[in-house]
Amino acid sequence: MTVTLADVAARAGVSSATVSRVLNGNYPVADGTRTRVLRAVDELQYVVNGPASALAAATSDLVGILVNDVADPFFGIVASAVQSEMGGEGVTGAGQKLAVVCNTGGSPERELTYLTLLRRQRAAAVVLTGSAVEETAHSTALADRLRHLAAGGTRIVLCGRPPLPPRSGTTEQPPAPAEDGVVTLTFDNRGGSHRLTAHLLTLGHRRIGYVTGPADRSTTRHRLEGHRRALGEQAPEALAEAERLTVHGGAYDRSAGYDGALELLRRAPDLTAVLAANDTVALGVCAALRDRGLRIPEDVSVGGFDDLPFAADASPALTTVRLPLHEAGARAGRLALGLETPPPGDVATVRADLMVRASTAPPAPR
Amino acid sequence: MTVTLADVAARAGVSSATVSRVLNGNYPVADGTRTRVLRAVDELQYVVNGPASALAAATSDLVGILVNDVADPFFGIVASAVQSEMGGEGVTGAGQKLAVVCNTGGSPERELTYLTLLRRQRAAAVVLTGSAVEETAHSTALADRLRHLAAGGTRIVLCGRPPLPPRSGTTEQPPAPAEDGVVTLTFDNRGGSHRLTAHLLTLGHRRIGYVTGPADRSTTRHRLEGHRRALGEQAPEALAEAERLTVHGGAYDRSAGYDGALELLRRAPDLTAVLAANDTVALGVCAALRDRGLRIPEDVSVGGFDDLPFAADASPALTTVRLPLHEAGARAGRLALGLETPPPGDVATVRADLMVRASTAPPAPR
DNA sequence: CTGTTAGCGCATTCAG
DNA sequence: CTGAATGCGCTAACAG
Repeated sequence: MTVTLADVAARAGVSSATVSRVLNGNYPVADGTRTRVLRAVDELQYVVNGPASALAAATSDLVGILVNDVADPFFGIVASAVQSEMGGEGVTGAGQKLAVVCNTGGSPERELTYLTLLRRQRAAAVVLTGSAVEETAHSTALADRLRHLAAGGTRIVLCGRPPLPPRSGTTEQPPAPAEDGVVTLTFDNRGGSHRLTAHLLTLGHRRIGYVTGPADRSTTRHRLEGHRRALGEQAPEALAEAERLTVHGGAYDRSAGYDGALELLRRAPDLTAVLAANDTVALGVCAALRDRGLRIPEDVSVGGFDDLPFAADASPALTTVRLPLHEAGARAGRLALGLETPPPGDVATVRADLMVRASTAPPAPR
Repeated sequence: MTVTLADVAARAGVSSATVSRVLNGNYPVADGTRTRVLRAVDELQYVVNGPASALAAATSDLVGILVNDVADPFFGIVASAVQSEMGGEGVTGAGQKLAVVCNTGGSPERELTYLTLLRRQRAAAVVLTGSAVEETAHSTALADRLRHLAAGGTRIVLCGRPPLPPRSGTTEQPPAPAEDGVVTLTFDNRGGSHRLTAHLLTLGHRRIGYVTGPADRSTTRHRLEGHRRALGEQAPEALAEAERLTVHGGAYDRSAGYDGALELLRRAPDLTAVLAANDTVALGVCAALRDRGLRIPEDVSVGGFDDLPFAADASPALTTVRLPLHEAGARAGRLALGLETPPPGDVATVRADLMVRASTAPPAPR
């Protein structure tokens, strides 16, 4: 019914082993034979049986990309960048990886589930993107599972989240990096956030509201830490009331920003700036401010994070911190394919640059 | 090294067939045996070898979801809805499908490539979402490949695109539906667009600009057709200059709307309304109008399409046509799993409802 | 209800 | 450079 290697072999007048060799291209085959085989493949419309070859070779061409939210452009950009590196070899060719995105919805359970599903498929690699859930039980479970996968030959790349915690159970010196083949590309969230807050402080702002991302997420924590550190360094007096000026948004979405800004306004009607966990949240903040009759940046300055495409388009254009999402995703893809040598220590930090635009300005004179 | 079915069988003191049966749960097994096996599975941390089982069973648990643009929320919503239906059976269980999204970037070639990759994996199902590229060579190639897949046991669902063209080569009567097991959920783009334009005409608008989506896409064409039909029915005089008032946007993105609106204003400074191919484009239109000093809806009314979450949040809230994206995606998922019986004729049309909001109003009196 | 027996389609030794 | 033979890990008859 379905055409197999043997069919192609018969048609080309060679053995199936030879067909396999030309298809995988990792073995010398005479030119004449090769073309004959290729022609047969074409005429028969032969398509490799993935499972069979995965079984025999003990490795598949599946590459999983785990994202927290497919509907969020942040992940869309990273995912498509990862995929962009998987093109190779043309359609017929082997080596064609099937890059595939798995939507965890930010749920630790689904993250784990996908990981076993991918393990079951003997995935060639898996790339985990975006912030990690910081809950001890989950993170050790996750680390365990990832190390299992890595041990089974699956390449693991973390993109946009912190490195795995050191192996559980061992009481070694903490500075020893994982050393387990898991490569990490982590964003400089603390640094970027620090620079953004410093920018506001330099403009003269002292009462700066902050709407965080969801709790228990590494990114949420790091960005807040960077903010607080800048405050501590440049305006210790502002740090004192930082807690009161911080609202915990429940998600990285617009309504978190909208509601958060209203709450901030309630707590401190005299604030002169609001920083948000990311650009989407920032847009919600802007909407709330406008609904309250406040002008941006004349009355209140606003800052975001990520620099998604719409940030520059917003009105006013949003001051934010740029994360080179596409670049990082592409690099993660190459790392996943083993096309690029891992950074020393298997951890690299990706820069986060301040982008000053129209949504921030000096506070209005009182 | 890696633990296999046989290892589990040995440990549980049964045959490997029995282990297979409890794992797949589709065969009677004594309760005592079952628990013994399950315990062994657990102790050994056994994970099924997907490729091996796919090879033996001639079908895998992979479900592919093809989307035109992962970074676009339209697809994110549909994709996550499809995935939401794949939960089943708990983590250990078999039957767990690996739903996986493939980003074609709107490229016909990548679409075809993914299809062969999925065929190679013997995917259980594939769901193609969003508008189809309307180019004869490609659509027949696509239809061919899909029918191959279907013949090979892969379930095919089209969601948000028109049904496949009738089988090439046969000169049968056109009304005969495909009858090849490909199920289609098509959106009522023409009808929705018709209702939106009718709404504007009823308000009194006569000079209505239109910014289309990318050329060669089914969705682009259908929406434009609905618009023109409404014009023809209710305002034949307006239809006459419809061509001049139509700008072809190059993509479903914001800048297409921005540039398109500027071009429209150049051609017809006196237009009173602008319709866009979708909400994202509409937002670009709004930005351009505002930059030109025009108020919405006092000076110009604006309408979108899709009703993505941000449409209701925009200011002013966008009048648009609501597509039940989540509902349609979930249904596509169930259809892909064979959990729901296909509609008669294997084609169902999904409704598109007009959502009147603040961005449309009667034209200003002259 | 459970064990035995064959392959599934391909990648690899190992010989030629 | 090429062919023949073996087995990857599992499922599906087929017996018991």
